[in-house]
Amino acid sequence: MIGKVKAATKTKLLDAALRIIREKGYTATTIDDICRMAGVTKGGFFHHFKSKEDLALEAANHFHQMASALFESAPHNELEDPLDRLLGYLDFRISILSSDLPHCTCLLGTMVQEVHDTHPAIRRACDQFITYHANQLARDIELARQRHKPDAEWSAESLGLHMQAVVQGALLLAKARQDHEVAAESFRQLRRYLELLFR
Amino acid sequence: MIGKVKAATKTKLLDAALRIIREKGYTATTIDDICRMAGVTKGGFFHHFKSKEDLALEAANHFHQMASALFESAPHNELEDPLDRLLGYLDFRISILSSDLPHCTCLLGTMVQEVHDTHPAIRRACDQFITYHANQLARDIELARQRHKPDAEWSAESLGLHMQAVVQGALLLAKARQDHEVAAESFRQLRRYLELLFR
DNA sequence: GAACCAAAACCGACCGGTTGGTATGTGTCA
DNA sequence: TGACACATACCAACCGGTCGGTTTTGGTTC
Repeated sequence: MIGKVKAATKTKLLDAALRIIREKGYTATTIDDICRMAGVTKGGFFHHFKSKEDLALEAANHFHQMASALFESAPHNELEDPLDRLLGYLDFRISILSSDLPHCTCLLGTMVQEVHDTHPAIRRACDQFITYHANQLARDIELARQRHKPDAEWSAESLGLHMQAVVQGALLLAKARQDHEVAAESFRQLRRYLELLFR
Repeated sequence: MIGKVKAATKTKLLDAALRIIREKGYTATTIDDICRMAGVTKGGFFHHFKSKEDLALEAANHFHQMASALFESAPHNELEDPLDRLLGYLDFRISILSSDLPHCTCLLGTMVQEVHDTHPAIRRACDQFITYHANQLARDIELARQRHKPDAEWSAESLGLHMQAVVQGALLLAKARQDHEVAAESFRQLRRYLELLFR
């Protein structure tokens, strides 16, 4: 009626998983870690997830939902010119970087790098969601191409994936250096690339 | 006299570590895994490394040595124009992608993403070696800048790091999709960026 | 080159703590 | 009262690391 008072236990577990896995990686994250942060016992955990891998799959989906909502509701999506939306996307990503690292990194990239060879199901899920996001970008890239550079020889899909690669790589470097600025700089380089491409 | 007949045990352990960590990640790799592949027992392992973290540090260094030697001896380094060397570097990276994934991915990026928050020493080592490699690129970038675009407003260091970000991100996407081609495409996008920048 | 020796290299059984997972209870609400 | 949501207690496997012992190696002396 007045709205959900207590956050569902499952959501608390998923939020905790999101946080801890991004901090420590998938394998190093223990179920007890997640339970502790969520204030739930192991029994509760296994009531909602049938295994750790199952949690990872649901966490990937949970992250995807949150990220999609965040980027779709971002202000730059209101812009009329698809190229402005793309540049605005990068500016938005740069602005997000000011929050703490474990909060602004990508769960999908973190997990898939670690388990791509050992957990096929997780790999597939991460691949699917990353591809989804790349395709979202590719949509605007194609529109911008038609408007500004109709005879360009590169494909929108390829550029969309490249943008995702830069995002993942930049966040990785930020972790390595413990400094957001290197990621911001990389996003600015990518921004310059787009400007050169569409000019 | 005729050359080393048997590879030193320590080298065998490091090679095994390189391989398995890149496949399964640092945490999921057990010391027994490495011993099995190297044909060494646990006692032998702990004779050479005082802990698993110690192994990681030495493995990072080992990888750095190998990668440095590989890229420094690559044919593109003979080219006279620094810009050609940079483009040649990317072509070389694309050509390397034809070998199997666990053999052409970067140990440093794989490890640091996973342990940046939990193993400061490993993080520092990976950061150091990645930065070294970025600086190697930055040297040629600066030379190319002076020759082709002396009034450019971007810094060589920033672009060197961006190139490393693309490399890391592209390899991550390749793992996610189990397909080298996406990495090759990303390298080609980066190549186009360089051409646009210096034109 | 044989005999010797100390140190380095290597072995493999073992240990304590951890981890993913299970079996079984208990409270609550329709 | 029965289905659901969660807690408690527990387990077997595993993992990093230790330890006492054996083999290999390389230098020295005669």
